[in-house]
Amino acid sequence: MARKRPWAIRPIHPGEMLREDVLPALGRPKAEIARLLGISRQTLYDILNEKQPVTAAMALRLGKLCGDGPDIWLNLQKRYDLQIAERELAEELDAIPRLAAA
Amino acid sequence: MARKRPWAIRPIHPGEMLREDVLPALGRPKAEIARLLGISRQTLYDILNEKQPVTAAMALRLGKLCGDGPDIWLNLQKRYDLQIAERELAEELDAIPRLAAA
DNA sequence: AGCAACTGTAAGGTATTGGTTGACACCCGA
DNA sequence: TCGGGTGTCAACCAATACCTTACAGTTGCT
Repeated sequence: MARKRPWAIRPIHPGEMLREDVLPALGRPKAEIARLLGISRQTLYDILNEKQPVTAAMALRLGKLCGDGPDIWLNLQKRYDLQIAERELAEELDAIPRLAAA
Repeated sequence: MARKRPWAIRPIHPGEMLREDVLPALGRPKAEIARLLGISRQTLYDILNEKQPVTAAMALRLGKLCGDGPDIWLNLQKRYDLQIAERELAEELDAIPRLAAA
């Protein structure tokens, strides 16, 4: 079972993509990136270390800087949040019944 | 311009959909709905009044109860957040340049 | 050598907010 | 008359997104 989402083997934090693929491709120092994004250097590092999520605002910044839209970043975060939440709500979730329309 | 997202005329809060379409279709008292969702009655009302967002956890609960998955709810919320954030970050956003890959 | 800038991490603060409980006033059906 | 639904308010709590400041270490330039 658990074959609902084939890509859902492991939750992927946006920070991973940023750290592994995007930033190397841009080839600029991280300090400059933070400056350009208009955020603190600390915040950037927190995202890179997957300690902080990519908010809507952050997705807009990233999307602007990288040229791709904000959607990729926010979708990635959404999936990540879902999988995490699904884990720690498991018991509470199957206590919820499925209501049919009247 | 501003013709990137044709559906983006007006941000739609998930609470609107819940209040206008889904709950009426289910035809159960809201107090019961809250109980079934495992959340406080207050929280449900806040969502219905669009004062509180639909979290990942909340999307899972709603998705379970309504039978549709959590994605619809979270996508709706994502779009909403994006449009709101886009508004109040406007100036700050076009200060961000578009970086080309190295 | 010495300055400037980048790296990575940590500590601490602030403001927001998702969610709760408790209470109120009102209406309706058994 | 009692139980339960409705809608809203106030107060609180825990979490957290973001910030500033600071530290020690490397690299590069002049």
